Amino acid sequence: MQGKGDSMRFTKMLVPTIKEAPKDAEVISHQLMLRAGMIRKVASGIYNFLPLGLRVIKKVENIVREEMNRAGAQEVLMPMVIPSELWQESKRWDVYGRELLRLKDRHDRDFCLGPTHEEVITDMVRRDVRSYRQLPLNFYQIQTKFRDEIRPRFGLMRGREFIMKDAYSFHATEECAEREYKNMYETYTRIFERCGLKFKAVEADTGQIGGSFSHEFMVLAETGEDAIASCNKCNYAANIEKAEARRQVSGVRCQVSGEKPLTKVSTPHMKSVEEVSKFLKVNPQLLVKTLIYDSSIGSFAVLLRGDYELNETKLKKHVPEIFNQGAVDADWVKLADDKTVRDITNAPSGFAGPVGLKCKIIADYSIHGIKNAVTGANEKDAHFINVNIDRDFKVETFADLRNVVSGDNCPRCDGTLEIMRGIEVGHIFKLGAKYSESMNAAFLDENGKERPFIMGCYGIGIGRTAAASIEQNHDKDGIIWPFPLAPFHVHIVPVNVNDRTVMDAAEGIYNELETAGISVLMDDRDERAGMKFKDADLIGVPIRLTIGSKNLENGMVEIKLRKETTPFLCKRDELLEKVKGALK
RNA sequence: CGGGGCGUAGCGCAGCCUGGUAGCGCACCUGCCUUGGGAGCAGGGGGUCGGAGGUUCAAAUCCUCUCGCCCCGACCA
Repeated sequence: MQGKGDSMRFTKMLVPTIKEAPKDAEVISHQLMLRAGMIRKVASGIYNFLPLGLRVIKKVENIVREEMNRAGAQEVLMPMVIPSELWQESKRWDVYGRELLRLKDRHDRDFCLGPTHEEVITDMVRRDVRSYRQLPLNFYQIQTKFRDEIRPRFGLMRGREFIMKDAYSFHATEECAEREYKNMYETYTRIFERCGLKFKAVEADTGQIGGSFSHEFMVLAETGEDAIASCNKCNYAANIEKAEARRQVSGVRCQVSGEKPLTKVSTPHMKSVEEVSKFLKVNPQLLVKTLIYDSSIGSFAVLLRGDYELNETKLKKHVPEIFNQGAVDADWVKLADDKTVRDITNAPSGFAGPVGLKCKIIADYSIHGIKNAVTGANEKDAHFINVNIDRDFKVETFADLRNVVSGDNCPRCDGTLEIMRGIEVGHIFKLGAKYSESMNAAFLDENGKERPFIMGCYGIGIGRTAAASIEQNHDKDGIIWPFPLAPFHVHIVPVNVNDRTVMDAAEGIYNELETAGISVLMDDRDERAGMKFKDADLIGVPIRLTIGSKNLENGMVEIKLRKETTPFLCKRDELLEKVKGALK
């Protein structure tokens, strides 16, 4: 609850509500934030926060701030413009790619806009922290970040400029770092619970930040950009990029015993799995998809059961095995272009197969033990049937390379996975010594020995959390704010501002509530009631009080909760009590 | 980056094909009326038609270039 002086009159506040949302607003949170006068676009992926929008952002920030402080973290503020040297040190200047917006100052020196602050914080800590006695430490900031996204969209959900809480912890030991990871996991759980969100913590890939393991906090919503796999029995849940496929023996491909002779069949213009399986009247499970890939290490082929999808995140990690190289992941993998496909298969795209292929082959476990399969024949308009592993071709290595699908067995228990969608609002990483080593950030341990800091980092998208809340809490008329994020607690609608008794009553209630520390938005506009109701529904303040002359004559005021459909009456004298009760 | 689409008043759009006074709805301003679910009537303001160049007596409209915005993009092996 915010204190006194936090209330507002509609006529004093810029709340430009609109009936029709601009066409480019796709998801509901974007549309409603625009329509409710919370945000306005300045450029692609860059927004102004209007007064109403800022109030919600501040609500989220304060919850995050309170919980981070409670968890023992210290607030700092780092610059948004960062000298390139720091990014050179961590090697990310070259690796991070086009998402990093680079710029030069008047002396022609290189800088970037911070998309994340591992380098800056590591630099800050290495300058002033020397001893294990000063550890552990956890610093956080709430600050604007910039990532030059290829395709900004969905309003605050995927902007280029966005407000983020990012925290970085420093430890003397792995155990200590893991304790803090757990501490942050619990803190994040508290934060999102306080925000009133339905969410799930899932195992995740560490992506460009790097590190040894991580969890994402996902707000469950149909419009979410991420797919997550979740077990219906145990608490296993993971981002689809990371979700492990359990090796399982499937029915169709093992029904056949004995290996039939390899045969070439004509399949004119049949390229896709769907076309080929329909044409040859075989189950797609018996097809082997052969994808030709390029990577930073070299070209190769990937085999996959016909009805599965390749997971490039997993593939990246296994590329070194194909070429018998060290444990370093491939920097990049991508589907080979037509020319490369032709060079390797001697055929146009659509007819690649493992038999007689001039490159190394990695296969998903789903190919293991497959008998009498169908593959491309590396020849235009032809496929092989009755293809068998080892007899007809060799596989360099097997690995888990596919996306899990709904109905897969859980990798941890005998439950079943289901797929749902989520919006990533928080992400925690155990980094280890990745940055402290490359940037030479070290402390002296109790034996006087120099050791790199063990680090963790923890982010929360502030604007995205607000947007996610709208995705979960709205109806056809507008936003339905949960109390903790609501820009105001109470929205007073005097039906007729020209009626003295109505306005006097409204003012009285406004003052009474405000004095009691409840934040109130009073719609004192000289507008028709219908319009004010529409705006109230749109803006979504949890409690609406309607002050009308007829009810007033009977000493009554109407209360309507935004999340309920029907209003009810309350005695004027008991109003404060009732409102306080509803706020709990 | 590749493919597609769109730039005309604050928002949503028509006009463009077939060149000739720049329009409609909402919003905005004034007045009257009205006050429990985006009222009504009357009057009014607001446009470098994204920008530059070209064709033409004449360009929102035709041509060239350019900028911006939006949508889709392994599933083809």
